[in-house]
Amino acid sequence: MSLFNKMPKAQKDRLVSHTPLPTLQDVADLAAVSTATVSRCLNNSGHVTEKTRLKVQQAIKTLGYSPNFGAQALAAKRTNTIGAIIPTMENAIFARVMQAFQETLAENGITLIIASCSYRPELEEEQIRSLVARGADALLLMGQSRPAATYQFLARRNIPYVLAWAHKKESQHCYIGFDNQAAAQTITRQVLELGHRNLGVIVGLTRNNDRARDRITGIEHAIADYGAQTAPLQVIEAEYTFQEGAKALDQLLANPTPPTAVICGNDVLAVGAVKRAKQLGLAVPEDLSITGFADIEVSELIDPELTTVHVPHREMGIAAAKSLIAMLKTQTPVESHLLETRIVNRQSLGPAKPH
Amino acid sequence: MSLFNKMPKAQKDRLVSHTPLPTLQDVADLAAVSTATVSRCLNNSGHVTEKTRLKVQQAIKTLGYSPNFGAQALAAKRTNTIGAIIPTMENAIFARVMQAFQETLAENGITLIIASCSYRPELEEEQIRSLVARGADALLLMGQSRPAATYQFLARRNIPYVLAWAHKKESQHCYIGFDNQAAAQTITRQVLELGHRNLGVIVGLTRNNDRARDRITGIEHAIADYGAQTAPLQVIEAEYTFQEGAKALDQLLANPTPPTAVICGNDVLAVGAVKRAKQLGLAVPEDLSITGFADIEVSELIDPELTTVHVPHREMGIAAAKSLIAMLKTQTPVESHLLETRIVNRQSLGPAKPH
DNA sequence: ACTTTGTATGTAAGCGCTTACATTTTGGTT
DNA sequence: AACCAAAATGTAAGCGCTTACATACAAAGT
Repeated sequence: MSLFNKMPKAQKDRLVSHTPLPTLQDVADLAAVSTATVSRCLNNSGHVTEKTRLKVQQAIKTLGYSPNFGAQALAAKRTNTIGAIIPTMENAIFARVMQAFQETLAENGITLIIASCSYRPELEEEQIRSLVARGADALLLMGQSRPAATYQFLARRNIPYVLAWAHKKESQHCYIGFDNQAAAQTITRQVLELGHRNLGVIVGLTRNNDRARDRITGIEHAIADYGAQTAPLQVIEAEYTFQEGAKALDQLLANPTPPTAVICGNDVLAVGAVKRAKQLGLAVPEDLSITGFADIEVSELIDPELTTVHVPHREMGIAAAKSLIAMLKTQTPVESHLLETRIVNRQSLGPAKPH
Repeated sequence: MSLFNKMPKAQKDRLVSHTPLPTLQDVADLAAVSTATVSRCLNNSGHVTEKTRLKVQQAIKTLGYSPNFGAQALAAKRTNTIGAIIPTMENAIFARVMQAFQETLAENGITLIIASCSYRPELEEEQIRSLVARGADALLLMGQSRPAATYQFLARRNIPYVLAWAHKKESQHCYIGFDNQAAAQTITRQVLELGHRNLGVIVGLTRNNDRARDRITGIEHAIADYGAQTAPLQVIEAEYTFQEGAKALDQLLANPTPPTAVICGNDVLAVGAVKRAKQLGLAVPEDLSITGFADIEVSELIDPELTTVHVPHREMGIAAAKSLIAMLKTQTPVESHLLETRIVNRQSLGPAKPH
């Protein structure tokens, strides 16, 4: 056995039934060049004649060679892998942005690893470490609020990252997103302009979600500007599921003076609320107006169709990918991107009933 | 410079401003043990005293050490990474199965990489190679139909895989899924039993999708058994989007003797069709019955709620993960799993109108 | 005290790449 | 033909781990 172990690799190969995969060395041998040259061909790092390149390509094809990922990562200190951590995969909120993100990365030869954290900060922290440990060269994260230690960790490892789905001016971070507060403020103003004076709010759990907090702020600002709200503003926090949206509406309606319009921090909650309103025999928007946020596909499928804030999902995914790629290439920070949102007027928002 | 390069690493470190990450060796030094011992602690491979383990853990913590992925992969010849290729991420069809799949893998310390292929076989082929090149230890694929060369490729590299979302008896492959044909046959029989004698079918593009083909077969068998269909069966193939489902319904209704019930091969298509039917002023199910397949979340949100075939998303994801983990551990194939589907009777299917 | 046996730890050889530097080749110029 | 810079190619030293095997050590049996 120890004799066997001292044999040169090629000799061993002949003795073992299972054919091992070809290595760079095998390709180099077959093409009669050095491993360095093969490596240069593989990575397009220049300084290779056309003739040599062809020889090498031929050898690669003949052997069915493909590089060993671990070896490549170890030697080159990069994996061409980017990680993304999204709050949830269960509903479609982040599906479009991720699809676009992945497509753009793929065009640049980069693989995406997606992890989800169920809106739980400690799980996100864990996922960040896990993705970095797995060799992610860079990260896409949602929103900004996380412990300073996390950002230090990334800085220490020199891992570029981009924060999507939000935007802050004059921040040290690179944001590729939109202004949650302004968008919420705009749609709220529109609701107020339609005569509603008693609003209800359903948002995600703010403890774990800075976007949700920003949206509440926007709503409050709009109300303050307009000097309108007649009763104390009721804000219900709910997990991002249809069921929770429905339950939250029940709570809102339990009030002696129930709202005539409900602003939801998210389409999933809004769709759940619309569904529930109909079950309760309320006409939307005649008896109750409901608005959403995100403009995911289902908003257009329900009846009535949802009036909501459109966010540029694909644009955001593409911009995030490009920024990350640029940061990886230049090793320098990149400017934030503020994307525009707009209100999509469909059917779930209507004028307040005159008394 | 060449002198510099000949220096031992530790000496270099003192000269360079940027602190490099700690390595296994650093941990070993600090804990005053060998690298082998540290490695054994890291991998729980036994033969380490509690005392030593604690020393090592302390050192790891002090240094903030985390293993280098590439090095680990290279030395151990595994990455603890499993790849999955799903047809699409844009709608929620595969979201739940993937979520459950990922959770189960994570519990076992395995990372998931998801790629999507937009229902295009050549892209799937490419993604398979890419995931394997990236070091995936095993793969999750949807359905079975792909070139023999692809299966040979996986066999050659000794990559275990599991086929989900389908099931075939006496196959060489490991299936973790359900019987598409039987399920389609069952729901079709139910439609026929409600008196419908002129059915229409909307399914995905069969060229790229064996599940869609199986479902058509099931529908045809049900009709043949029942000896019923009065007109030639119209089958429209459509991409899996809501819009395409709507367009397909238009086509079906353009017929001089339009169907009284439409069986859809997929909830996305069905939801699109329901939406369109309502737009056309048809009452569902009074004027037109529509059924789906998959039971994704949106089926319950639309009005009328969709009668559809429930598939056990989470159960499938969990079973697939467990099977793959078992295959990786034992290095032997694993039995297929046949999961049960059931019909969820909601509102979109009703009795045929008496003439 | 002296084996024996079993368990804990150490030693060191790779794993398959990339890349700095060394060497050779090429193709002008003189 | 001799020379030279520039371009192409080769050489070989790691990258940071895992693991087979060697060794040390402890407990138990004589």
